[in-house]
Amino acid sequence: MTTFKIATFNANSIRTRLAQILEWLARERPDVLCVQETKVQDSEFPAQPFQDAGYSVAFNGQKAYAGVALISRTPPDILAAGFPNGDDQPRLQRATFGDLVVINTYVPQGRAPDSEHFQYKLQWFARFRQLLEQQHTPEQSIVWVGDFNVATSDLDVYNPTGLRDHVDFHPAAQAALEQVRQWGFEDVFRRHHPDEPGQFSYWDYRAHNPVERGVGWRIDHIWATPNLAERSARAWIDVAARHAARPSDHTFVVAEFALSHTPSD
DNA sequence: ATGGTGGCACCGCCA
Repeated sequence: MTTFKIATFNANSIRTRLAQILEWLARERPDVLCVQETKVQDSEFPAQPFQDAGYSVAFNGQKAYAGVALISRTPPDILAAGFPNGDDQPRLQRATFGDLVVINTYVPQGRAPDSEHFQYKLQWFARFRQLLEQQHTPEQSIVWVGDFNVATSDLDVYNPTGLRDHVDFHPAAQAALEQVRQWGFEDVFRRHHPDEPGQFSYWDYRAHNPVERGVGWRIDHIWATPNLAERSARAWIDVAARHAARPSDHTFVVAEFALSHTPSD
């Protein structure tokens, strides 16, 4: 038996957060780190520092907004970016390591419930479920991580009543994500922390001392298919990692799985 | 707080 360790982090600019990420990688040595909101086009992605740290990195980005990166101790056997029918923004990566599938997503935020962007978000989840139906099965060992831009229960936001109409807590967004969950995923963090409130991965920049005041959200997730979720050993949110010189508005979410073998062996 | 901050673009947009 060996441990497979995976983490997710919305960097809000991978160039601004580069030192923080490298420091975290050196300390935690995960097998895979999935990053969202890299905010850099591929030609300017800082790949060398990750390679120098002993990691392989696959990136799909653009100027200014969105963008995803998948950092791993061994290169994936298979890499796929985006939906089969094409994407207008880089938000999705799938990587295969042996029989293990890692999916990294930066789900559209949605801006406002009455906007076309919110409809795009709901559609995004529907397209993602379609992709799963067409190219995967729940019997596979799949770990799906990233910024889902949805808090799934009242425990996952600081003010469930006041935030009901927010695009990241809206019933329609929760229902759209629920459709994906029902395909065959379990929330690995919740499996290990049932009914535990105040476990947040994101805090609004615009609030004052939001971490100290508990004004947060849990929208960054690690979900897994059943046979993988059963083998999860622990999961946690590294709140302390946010206390850096230039913190992102998100922090690292981490999980460990006990597997018979991992690609990093 | 019908406000607040931060990152990147370009002369606002996105979160």
